[in-house]
Amino acid sequence: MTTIKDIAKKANVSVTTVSRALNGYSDVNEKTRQKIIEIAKELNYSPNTLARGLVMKKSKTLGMLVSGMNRASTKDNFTFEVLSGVNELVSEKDYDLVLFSTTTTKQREKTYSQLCRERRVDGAILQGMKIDDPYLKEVIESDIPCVLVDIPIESDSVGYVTTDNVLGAKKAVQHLIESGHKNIAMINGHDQAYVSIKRLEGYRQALEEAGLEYKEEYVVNGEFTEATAETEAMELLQKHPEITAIFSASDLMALGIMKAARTLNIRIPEDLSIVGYDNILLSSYTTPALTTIAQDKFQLGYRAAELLINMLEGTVDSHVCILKTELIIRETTTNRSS
Amino acid sequence: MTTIKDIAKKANVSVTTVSRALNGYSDVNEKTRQKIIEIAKELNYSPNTLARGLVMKKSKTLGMLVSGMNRASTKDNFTFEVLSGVNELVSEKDYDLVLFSTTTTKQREKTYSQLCRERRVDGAILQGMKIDDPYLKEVIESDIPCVLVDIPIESDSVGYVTTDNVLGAKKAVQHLIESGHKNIAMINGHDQAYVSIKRLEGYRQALEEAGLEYKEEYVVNGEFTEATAETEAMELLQKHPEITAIFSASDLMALGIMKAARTLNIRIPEDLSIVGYDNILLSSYTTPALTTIAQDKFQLGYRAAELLINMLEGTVDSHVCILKTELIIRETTTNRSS
DNA sequence: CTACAAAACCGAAACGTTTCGGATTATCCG
DNA sequence: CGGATAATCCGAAACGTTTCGGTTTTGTAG
Repeated sequence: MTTIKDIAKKANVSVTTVSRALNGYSDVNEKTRQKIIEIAKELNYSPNTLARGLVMKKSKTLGMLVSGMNRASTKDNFTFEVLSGVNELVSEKDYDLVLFSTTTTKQREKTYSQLCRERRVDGAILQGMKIDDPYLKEVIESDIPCVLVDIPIESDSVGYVTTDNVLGAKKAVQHLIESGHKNIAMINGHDQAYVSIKRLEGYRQALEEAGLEYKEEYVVNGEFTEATAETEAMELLQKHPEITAIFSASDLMALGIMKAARTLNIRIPEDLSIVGYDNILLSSYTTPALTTIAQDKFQLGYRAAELLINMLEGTVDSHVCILKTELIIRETTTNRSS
Repeated sequence: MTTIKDIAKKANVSVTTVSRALNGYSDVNEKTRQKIIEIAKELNYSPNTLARGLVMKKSKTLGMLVSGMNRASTKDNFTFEVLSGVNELVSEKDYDLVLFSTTTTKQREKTYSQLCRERRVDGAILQGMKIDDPYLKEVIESDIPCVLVDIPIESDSVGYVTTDNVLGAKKAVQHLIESGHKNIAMINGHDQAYVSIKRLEGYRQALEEAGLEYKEEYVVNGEFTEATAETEAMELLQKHPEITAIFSASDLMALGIMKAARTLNIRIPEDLSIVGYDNILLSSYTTPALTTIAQDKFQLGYRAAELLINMLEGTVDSHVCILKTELIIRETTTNRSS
């Protein structure tokens, strides 16, 4: 493996000069620079980022910390789309990306900052964290720059990107209300998710503004999984046959609701309207196709990376980035009033 | 950031001793070792992997090189599932994973080995490469250990994992034949994909063994995309109305075929049977649900990582890993003879 | 108490860069 | 031509670790 020294020897200059030549400093003669570049190419040189990182105390590497990326999580490729977005910007900016995935068991072994410091990442992006995640406290305490996806914490060293969950949920429920529904239930995720809290808020706002009563028994948690949502929906629909519409805090759970409806012989959308959240790939392929609130997951990742790099390079105005959502009307909702 | 030196000073020993104590060498007194560990914890020490990697010439890092991971590729989460598998083993073995994504434009800028050497990865996993990919040549020439997903190249430093594509395709077509079909078309990927070549082989074998004639005009390329497959299927079905079954080299393309059939008013499976390949998530959610050849993508990644690490650590028997496939019968095929 | 082996420890070099401060050479101006 | 300025170049230290070879300390047998 050829080093800067080899080049120096062959070019009859000092390593200093080689370094400065290769890094585009101005105090090296253009002619020698060319010679050095020539030799570097000839010797098939590539710099050792470890050595560089060691002395510069920067690695040009971002860490992406995802929670619960396993065989099961592949169903909604939320994580993957975010990752794609991150990856996109990271390669544009010529950074590298190292992937940490954490499980609850692993969390005990190594702390967040240990992970980051060991690997010498310049900053980190955290995705899929729960509100009560032990890592989260560390993030705030540690001074490693990081940006959170869908968790609104802000400080000198931490920023976040998210979508407008309140408004998104509101739009979903308003769509239902405008279609003539009065008894609208909600299947939420769980209380440890920031987005769940916000989407519930949007749900309540929409009801309130329409003069509809908020009923606690109409809201249940589906744990963001298809299976739990199915059983919860089953129970809900049996207990409250007056319900004609459900707002689901995720598309995946909406699939569960559709399954429940099918076994209960409830027709969609004639008897029951559903609007989901996320616009995952699957949602346009189900029959009927799912009406949903779309959020641009790729963009979420892209922006997160952008924000982080801006923070690292000091060119930053705000530590926050809020993305828009969009109502996509498909076949699980119809206009009741018509 | 606390270093080994700080610990040494506080413990009144040399850095050598600290290093050896922390790394579990036997020539340090158990009592001093405990004291050192104590102090390390107290000082919140974590080792600098850059420095370590520099002297050890090993980074305990694997590179994952994926081709064409962008906004569009998120549709079949093949890549993601493989990545999940890789990630799983990588964290089990306490390695790290850095993600390189390459686009055709990027390929010119930095060569494969540059990428790997710069980042000092110990080895690499390549996924999504085409047969004529410029990286591929480099892989063989360079001596960086790597394993390829779905490309059968083997040498001292390179291995591969794949599924039995010939057999898989054969099973698909045999299923069609057993259901009474005689005129079976195939929509393949493209000629730069190893899997396409193999799946075509399986298709031909099945036909031959059943005494059916292989007709060149029954086989077209769908470029592994839904859209192309749709237009190709459209043309194929119009030109050859006698076709009653299509074997698609990927599920994604099968979706395109289903779309084409729909617009042509061809009923599935009554008029046309389809069997796909991959068993992507979507395939069980379409109506009718897609019969397909399942391959375990997660396992593909897991095994790839396992193989690579074994190669790196010298505990390896073979450089090859071939996984099984499984026919999953759903609703796009029926028994014609019954 | 001596001699010697074993146990415990340590100094310094090495890994491949960057960079500070200074040194050398060339250029220019009056 | 003297001196100053600019243009080039360089030596050596530093980053945080591992490890080779050796030294000191301790323990033990005779």
